[in-house]
Amino acid sequence: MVKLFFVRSAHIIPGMENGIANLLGALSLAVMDRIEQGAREVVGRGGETPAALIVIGYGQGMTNDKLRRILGLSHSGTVRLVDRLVSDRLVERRPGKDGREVALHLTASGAASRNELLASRISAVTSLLDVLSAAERKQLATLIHELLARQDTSEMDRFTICRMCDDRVCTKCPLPTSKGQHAR
Amino acid sequence: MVKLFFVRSAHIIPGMENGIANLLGALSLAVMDRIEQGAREVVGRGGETPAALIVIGYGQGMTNDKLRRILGLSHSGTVRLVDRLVSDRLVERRPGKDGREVALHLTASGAASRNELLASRISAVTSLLDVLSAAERKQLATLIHELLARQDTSEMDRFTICRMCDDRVCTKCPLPTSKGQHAR
DNA sequence: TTAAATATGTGCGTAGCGCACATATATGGT
DNA sequence: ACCATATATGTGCGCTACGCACATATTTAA
Repeated sequence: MVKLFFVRSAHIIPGMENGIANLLGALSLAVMDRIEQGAREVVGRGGETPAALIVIGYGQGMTNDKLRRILGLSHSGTVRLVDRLVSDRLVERRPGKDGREVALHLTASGAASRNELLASRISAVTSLLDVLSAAERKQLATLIHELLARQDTSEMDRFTICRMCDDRVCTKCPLPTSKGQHAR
Repeated sequence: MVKLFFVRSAHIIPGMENGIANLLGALSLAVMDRIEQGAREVVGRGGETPAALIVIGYGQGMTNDKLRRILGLSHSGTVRLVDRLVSDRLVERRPGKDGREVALHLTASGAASRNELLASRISAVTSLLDVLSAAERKQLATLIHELLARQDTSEMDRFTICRMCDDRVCTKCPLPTSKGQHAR
């Protein structure tokens, strides 16, 4: 008789293997708690607002609609989010290439807040990581790198996962850029 | 969101060492995105509501105030959160030992939702993990276990980090139970 | 030239949460 | 016993972040 596990979803590995999933879940929660607390202290806002500031800063061609898809918000939610960033003097709406589009640009203070945000995030994660030795961190980096590299992500998935990423330290993103074609 | 036990400053390790922090930050975001999406589908609510359901299910002695501290919410926020759980017929308020306290108990459907929630969480994390080999998962589990075991956490910190943990698979939590005494 | 697609903005409502205040019970000092 | 303080919960009110439905402007395709 097979040992029955609760609701047997497609992805639940039977036996002790779920221990690792629980551990990663707990760690991820701790990491995100710290990142979000720091982000709120830096920009004074929560939700997807900090991520929006980072995403807009990746390039000067960001539009409302691309931002919406990356953040996973509704259209109106994104418009209101940008309204908040504009009223906080962090972002400017400029005319886009296409007459319909709005080109989102960081102001000087927006760029400064973005840098603080990225530094705060790295600091928050590092404060958890620094109990590991350099060798252990190297090992962990290799494993996470592989884990990310083997995901089946579209280009948009990648932007979503990387919406808080620090482009100053992440020069070569391990995530594949289009679904179905494995990077190896 | 959650009150934290330490925010050491000047934690940025110079050089390439920040790559690992960025990778773990990205992974944690991806993990929590998936956990939160699944949780919202299961209980129809977001924020700290799913965590509350899990925490209340850990024992039958949970009070409003302990819950507040674990979730890192204000008192009134916690009262309203419990109001929602009660109106959803997932939780009952019963008289506590102390005349002031309220004893929070899961209803039958609350316990069922909690099990779905835990299964959904494990499934969400596993779907990201299963690109790794069994050996790699074992390695990763060991590293995360050590990372958590070496944190300097109080008992309340532990409850906060473990507020989404699956007590059916996590039998021995690696986190230390009180600050300053290292578990080794 | 019109229909459909694309991109943005707005009115209105809701969920989740915090602050300040009110109430009820327990505890400790005198 | 009495009263001040601590503890625990509940409430009025407002705010932030967000979604749905609708309106408007521009581009593309038939």
